[in-house]
Amino acid sequence: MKYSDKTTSFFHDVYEVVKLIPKGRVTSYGAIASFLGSRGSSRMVGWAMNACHTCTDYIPAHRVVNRNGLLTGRLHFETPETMQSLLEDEGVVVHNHAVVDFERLHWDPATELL
DNA sequence: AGTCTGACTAGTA
DNA sequence: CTACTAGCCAGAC
Repeated sequence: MKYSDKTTSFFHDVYEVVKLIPKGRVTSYGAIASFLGSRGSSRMVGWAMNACHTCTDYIPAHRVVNRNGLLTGRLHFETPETMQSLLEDEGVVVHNHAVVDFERLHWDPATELL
């Protein structure tokens, strides 16, 4: 990984956290951003996901949704249905591009990663 | 080097 | 309840 630069450490941390998301669970951009210390940096989490395509490591970006549980990032996958398919394959029920029982499946790193 | 944009969120009207 | 605004920070032009 070429993210040794301190300026890109945020991206690296995002990848680390996303890779730690348990199967069948989901989290939000804001939760990750908040866990990394910057609540308002939620956009950077999504930006990191956009850059995950260039990263050699596999990033389960499908487990990261917005605060409403909506699969906003689905259009950035290879196909718009990839994200939902991956989630459903892990046991997450997705309906109308949104995670069902999002609050129950939500995985907050600041709370559950301890 | 300045400006715009973006897979977001919280606050205010 | 919905709509709009501001803040956030790195990358692309």
